This record gives sequence, structure tokens and C-alpha cells, in this order.
Amino acid sequence: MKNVRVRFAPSPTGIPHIGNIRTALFAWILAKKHNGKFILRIEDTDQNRYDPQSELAIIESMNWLGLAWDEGPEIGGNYGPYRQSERKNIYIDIAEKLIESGKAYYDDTTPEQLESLRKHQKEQKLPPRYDGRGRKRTEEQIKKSREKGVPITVRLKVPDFGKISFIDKVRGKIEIDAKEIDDFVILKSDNMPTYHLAHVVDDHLMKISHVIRAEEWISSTPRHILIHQALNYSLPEYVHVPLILGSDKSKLSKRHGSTSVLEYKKQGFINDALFNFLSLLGWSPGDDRELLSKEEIISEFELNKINSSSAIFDLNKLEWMNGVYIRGYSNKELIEKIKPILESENESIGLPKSIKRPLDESYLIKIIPLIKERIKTLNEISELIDFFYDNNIKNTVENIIIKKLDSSETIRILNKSINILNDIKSFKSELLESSFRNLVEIEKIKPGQLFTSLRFALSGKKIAPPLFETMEVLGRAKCIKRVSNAIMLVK
RNA sequence: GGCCCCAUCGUCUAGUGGCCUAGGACACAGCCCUCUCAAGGCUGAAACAGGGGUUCAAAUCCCCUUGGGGCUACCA
Repeated sequence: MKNVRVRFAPSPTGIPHIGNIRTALFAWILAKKHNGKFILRIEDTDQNRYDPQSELAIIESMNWLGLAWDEGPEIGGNYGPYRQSERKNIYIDIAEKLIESGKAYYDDTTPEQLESLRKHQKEQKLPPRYDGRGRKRTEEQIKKSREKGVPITVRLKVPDFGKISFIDKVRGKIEIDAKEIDDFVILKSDNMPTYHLAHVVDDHLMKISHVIRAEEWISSTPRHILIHQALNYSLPEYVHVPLILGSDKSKLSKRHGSTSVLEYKKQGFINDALFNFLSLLGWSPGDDRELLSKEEIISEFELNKINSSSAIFDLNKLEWMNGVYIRGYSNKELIEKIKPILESENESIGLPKSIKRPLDESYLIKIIPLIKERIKTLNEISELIDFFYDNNIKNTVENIIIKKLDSSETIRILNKSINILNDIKSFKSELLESSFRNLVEIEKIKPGQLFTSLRFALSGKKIAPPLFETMEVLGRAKCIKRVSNAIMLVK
């Protein structure tokens, strides 16, 4: 494939969700695969819905996932500007040319009139459709309306016969009767173009080779074909990627819970895992492989392997995959990802505020192997390891009492345990384990009985990392102190 | 309502006329391992929406039905 130029063209009207970003991801992958260009274009032609925050969110989302663009706002490029509001005059010129060539016309039908037209059609069970009344308006009439302050739009003249067809790369030929399409607005009364006009013009001017967008655009593609024809533009390749649905099978939206990419970041998901997971929603390499690096995805990616049916977002599988990625990182790599979270001031994901920052990496790196295979998201970590930092272990007598034994027996055995902790030559997990197993044998109890009690004594938790590795990391002094405290509690 | 798109286990998917007794993964269940929890290993349950064609042969091609989704704005 030659000169692949693809764009991601979000409109800054909200925080980009998984579906938008998955589309961007596919476009990015295609560009990378063919050494093409990936372009970011901001489609801010709707000034009513414009939300300045969302442009930032779009950029942050893309950066996080590693979807770097070659051309775009700020960084520029040879086909700028890349923000549609800054291209306003281009669209106005083109709309005027279309009018001059008789392919479009001014319309002074008011929104109220359109509203009542639609209402009328609905009552008569007709499909709501603009009736082309503006075609009959004279220059003079439009001029008068304009002077009176009536909003004027520009509409494209659409033939009411014939068929419009196009090839979609994932579905094949799609055809529709021209009479299904009315004379639609291409320039709004605020002189901003509609999406239809703006993106066709920009894609052409920016030499976009593949229009990669979501399936919801299929039904308006015939309009875009019409604009191409009116302007004598050659058609790009159309690639309509399947929608991502929520668990209720409707188009993913806010009511499906967290849908924004940044939300997943916040929840402790890893960018590479999300990238991998998203790439598999609506695409597969054609075999059983699921854990793929970016490089593998790029080299395996083919447009004709994109699915035509929509996919439901399965959080369970994302969590599993995130766990796989966590386990796959070296301790060093994991530290980089984990440290900022543990140091976070946010109590729900960070270590208690009482623990002083920055965290000592040489201590942290000893803890990480113990929890690596026990977490699915980064956010679960601090709860699992806080006792390594916080010496204030909370316990109940019931936790410490060795199962099936009474308190005096418990105290006696825990004292023996302290002796072991005290006397052991080297404070290594293997040696600790064999010594405590020896004690268990002498006392004729089950390993689990003693170990559970010790686990509570050291961590205050029922569920914790392996006991002897934990002891080794904590070190002799802390272990003795904590077991002593447990004995005190039982007394 | 009209138009368009889609249809394999609960979910993501493999499958492009014979390799299908339909494969993998997540989730689920059981077992093993085991100091808890995980991780790991093994096993299991689980799908071609229905009906017609075409063909020696259909999950795969065609048609209809059903179901789902999308669009139907001076929003994108």
C-alpha cells in the first residue's frame, strides 16, 4: 500500500471513550504498518457542544496509549491547520463554489419551519425528510431574508433518482437509493460547515487515503459520496469498523460505567494491556494468539481481518490480560509503574499518608515479586502491601489464637516462634520455612494452624503474600516485634 | 415507521465449501499443587438463531423469517 495517510478526527465534545480510541488505534496501526502518516484533526465545528477540556483528554488518552501523530494541531504539518474552526474560510469558499456551479443553494427555512415539516411528515407516517423547498427560493428572496436576520444555510442538491454505492473495506459493496437522501445542510447558519462537508474537504485536502471510522457512519456515507462527486474529488478507501457495545448491547456510552480511556488508567490498568485488548476487539490475527506486542499487532494487522459485527466490551478479560502484563514485567519495570501509585495522596490507591515519601526503591523491589502474581490492576497493590510499611498492625485475639488450641498453648508456641526468629542464623525464607515446619512437627499441629496465626501477627491480614518471604523482607526485628505484640494481645 | 449494517459457546474470537465429532481465550465448575490468596497444571460444561434452497458435500454460498444494532439534526 502506497502513501497511507490516515487520520483520527475526534470532535472535542466530551471525553473520548474506548470506542473512539479503538478506532484511532486501528488507524494508527495501519499507518505504522505501511510507513504512512497518522494525523490528528480536531473537528470543532459545533460551537454549542464544544468543550475545551475534552481536547486535552483526547491528547492525554492518545499519549498514554502511545498513539503518536505525525501531523496535528500544535505540531503542525504540511496540510494544516488541523483544527477545523481555523479552516472556516476554506469551507465557506467551497460552499460558495458549489452554489455558483448550481450544485448547492441557499436556504432560508427556519428551524421552526423544519420542525413543523417534520412533525407533519411524522403524522402522515412519512419519513421525516427535508422537502427541498429552498431550491425554489430566488436570490432576491434570500437577500431579503438575510436582511431580516433569518438564518441562512447552504444545502446540497441531491438527485432524487439513481443509486449511490460505495465499497466498504470490511463489508463490501453498500448501496442505497438516492431518493432516501434529502438536500442536507453543508454550511450552517453560523457559517460553520457540517461534519459532512468539513471532513470530505479536509480528507481531500489532507490527502487522506483511508477513512477509518465507526460503523455508525455507514448510513451517511452516501452523502459524503455525493459531496465528493459535486466537488470532483476522488474517493478514499472507506473502512467502517464495528461498534463497541456495552453489556446491554447498545452503543457504548456513559451509562455503561467507565468508558473513557483515562478512567481505565485511573483504575490501574496498564497502557500496553489496554492496547493489546482493544486491538482484539473487532480484529484478530487469524489464529489463537491473544497476547501480542505492539510490533506483532502492527505486522499482523490487515484490514480484511477486521470483523463486521460489533463487539461487547468484556471487563473480565481486560482484567485478566492486565494481570498477564503485570506478571510479565520485570521488578524494575513494575516499580516505575507502581511507585507513583503507592505514593499517591489518594487514600484509596496510595499507601497511608503517615508513610513517608518518596518510597525506598531497594525495599520496594523486594516486595514486588511477592505480589506480582496476585494483582490484576495496579490499584490493588497498596492494600496488599501496606503492612510492609505500616507497623501499626491491627488484630483481634481471635485471629491470633491458633486454630483448635487455646490461648495458653498459642502463647507458648508463639514464644517458641520468637525464639526461632531470634536464633536463626540467616534470616532467609528457606531456612525460616524449614525451621517453622520443624516446630509444627514437634508441636504435632498442622502447618496451616501456626502459619495462619503468624500471618495475622505479621500482616494483620487473612490474605497476604507468602509467609516466609514476607518474614525475610520484613526482617528479624520487625517480625519479632509483631509476634510479641500478638502475644501481648492474647494475654 | 423508513433506510442501512450485523448474526459461531455468557463474552472476545478461529473458521473463507470437504481438514468441524466446530478450535482457542476470558469467565464459570471440579480436581491437582499449596501456609492464606494468587499464579500454574489437568478436566468439564458451554455455540454455528430458524426455515428453505444451491452442491456429491454448507458454520462457510443464495433467499426468506427472526433477532440485535446503527442512522434518520443547522451533532459529530
